[in-house]
Amino acid sequence: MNGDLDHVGRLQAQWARERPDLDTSAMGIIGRLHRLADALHTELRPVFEQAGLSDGDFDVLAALRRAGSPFALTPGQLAETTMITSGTVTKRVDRLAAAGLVTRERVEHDGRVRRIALTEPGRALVDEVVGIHFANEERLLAGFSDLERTRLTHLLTQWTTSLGV
Amino acid sequence: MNGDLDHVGRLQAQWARERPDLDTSAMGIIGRLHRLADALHTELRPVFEQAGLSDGDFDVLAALRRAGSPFALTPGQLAETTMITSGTVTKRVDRLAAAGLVTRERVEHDGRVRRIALTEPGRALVDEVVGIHFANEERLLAGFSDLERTRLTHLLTQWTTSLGV
DNA sequence: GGAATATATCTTCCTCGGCAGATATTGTCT
DNA sequence: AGACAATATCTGCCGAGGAAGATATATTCC
Repeated sequence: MNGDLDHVGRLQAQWARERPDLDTSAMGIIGRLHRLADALHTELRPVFEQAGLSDGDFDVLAALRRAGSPFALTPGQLAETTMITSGTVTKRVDRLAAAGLVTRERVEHDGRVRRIALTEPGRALVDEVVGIHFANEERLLAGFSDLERTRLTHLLTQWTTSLGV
Repeated sequence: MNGDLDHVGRLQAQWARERPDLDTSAMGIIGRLHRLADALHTELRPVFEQAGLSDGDFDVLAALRRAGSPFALTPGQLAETTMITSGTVTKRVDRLAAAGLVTRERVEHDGRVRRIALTEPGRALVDEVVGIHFANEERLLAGFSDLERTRLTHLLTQWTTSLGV
């Protein structure tokens, strides 16, 4: 029994038995969304590991690459666009600089600010990895038709917008 | 410009400018799903913190509660149902036992096995918190109509099933 | 019964990320 | 110019979780 349910479906059935007074329907969406995030993360991470990067470090490289030539941002800008704290920026940049993928320089007109810039090997690496990464994402969506993808994109965008993220 | 786009929409626009050779459409789904997971986590966590629990610790209490009377599982079962490693189980149970919410006992017929059981205060706490938690989840879905919720549930279930999670 | 193997849990070590405060620099106001 | 506030980044500490190995117990095979 319950063999035709996915994991979240089984959780809902258990809660329905133990707490029939509660409405578990939201879990059907939010629980599955979290499991998908975990599963997708597990599927996506190996591409970064193959390149010797953590996914957090890739985020920083990607932010610099997306910014366009000359591929440089301040730690504050990196913290904002990647939604991490300044302390985490420092540590990620430490690792990337040690690997020779970025440089950290002072800027002349404001001594408080640093300029984190992709090195040429860093730019080459992120350009290579991002291609593999996007193809990998495409693979994980292969089960959906174009119409289903459109509907899913619309529903998720509606949700991010309503939550303001 | 780009003021009418959400965060992921801006990322896609940046990538389209920098790497027009790549197909970024998958990011429209996977990127938003990850941002939603983060945002939902942020919204859900305070309920657990209010009860003095981390969300990880709540997972363990919830697994015990869902199991039904007498609300007891082995560390191995907890690791399996909550999808964490055995080392993480040990630490979470350590914390919960120190808080008096669970007990950790030997079982008579197999000396390798332990039996993690909710105490009565533990059962009372999880029963209270789970009600608040489900209502909180419901709140985060308030922007969707019943039809949209049904469609979203179906699409996510299709996806979890195809990924085997 | 004893050795080898299997099982279940715990321990140790490591990385990662966040938070709070420290430091350095710039801007403002008098 | 000097004092004070604002800004930008870095440092030190902490907790969470994973991986790999250690420990304890049980089972199997001879």
